[in-house]
Amino acid sequence: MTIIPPVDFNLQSTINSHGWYDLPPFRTNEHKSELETIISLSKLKHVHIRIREMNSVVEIVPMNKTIRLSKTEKEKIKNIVRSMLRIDEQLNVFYLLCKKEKHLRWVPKRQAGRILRSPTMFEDIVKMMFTTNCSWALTKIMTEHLTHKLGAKTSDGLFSFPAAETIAKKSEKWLRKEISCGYRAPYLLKLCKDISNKKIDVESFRSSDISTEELYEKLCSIKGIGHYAAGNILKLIGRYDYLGIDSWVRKRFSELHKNGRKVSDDVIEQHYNRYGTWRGLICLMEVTADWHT
DNA sequence: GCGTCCAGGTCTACC
DNA sequence: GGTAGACCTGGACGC
Repeated sequence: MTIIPPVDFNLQSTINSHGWYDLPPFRTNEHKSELETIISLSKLKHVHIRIREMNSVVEIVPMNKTIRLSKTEKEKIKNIVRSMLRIDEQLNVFYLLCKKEKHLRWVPKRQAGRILRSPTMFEDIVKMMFTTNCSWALTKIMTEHLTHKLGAKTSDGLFSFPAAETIAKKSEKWLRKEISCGYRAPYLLKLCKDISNKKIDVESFRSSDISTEELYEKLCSIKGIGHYAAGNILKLIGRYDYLGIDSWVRKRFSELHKNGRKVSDDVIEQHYNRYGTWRGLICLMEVTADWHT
């Protein structure tokens, strides 16, 4: 399976855009030039794939050579990969903005700005919930426990990200103990039950045409998702109006713009306001610039 | 090895 | 509307 990406696409920059590549079922190689994950086509069919870029073409290789995929299933996998890698995202205006700023000229040069997302919105929301109020090490532990204990095992020994319905069947006590997600357990359980009972349809968020403010409010109405998490989930939807400020952004901003002096979130917000609807992505590029060098 | 303290966002009760 | 405290875990630190 292959995808012809636009000329401004770069797989390595997309993989390296943020920490998602480090959370299972994602995994990558040393140079972050290839990405593996599991695409769940149904409750019973999970396909372990490797994504790589060869001669300006994105290749998708199923890792289980014996698996049979219909034409429809192959098309579905290709569409999910397009969505994960943000291949159809138009960044021309963003790149023009970056070219005007001396310190951001590296962004179009490295074809950065496409932020890796999970196969599903649900997976993105749960992982974002797991980044709140803890170290990255704990985020990894929680995600590893969730996939290993509730995900489906593929024939080559990897585990898929579990469906909301699977998690919803577990108790809060079980999630606390087995997933190590602590006080997040009731939030996770409520989200999964609401999805199972069709009270909320998070998968529609990526293609929704409601305003960014409304989408932000919808995200904030999910227990366990606050201003930081909602702002960053919006970036994964392709809306960059919110900064999603966390301790890392505060630290990097003070180092980059204030000689290490701490500033309030209002000061950070005001600084990026001049970038309009691209401000969230500009902020992300600034604070992660050294990851790309 | 053990105990203590701290960092990390979000929620809720209270003013 | 603003604020303080609780939530839970891993890691750093001191003993």
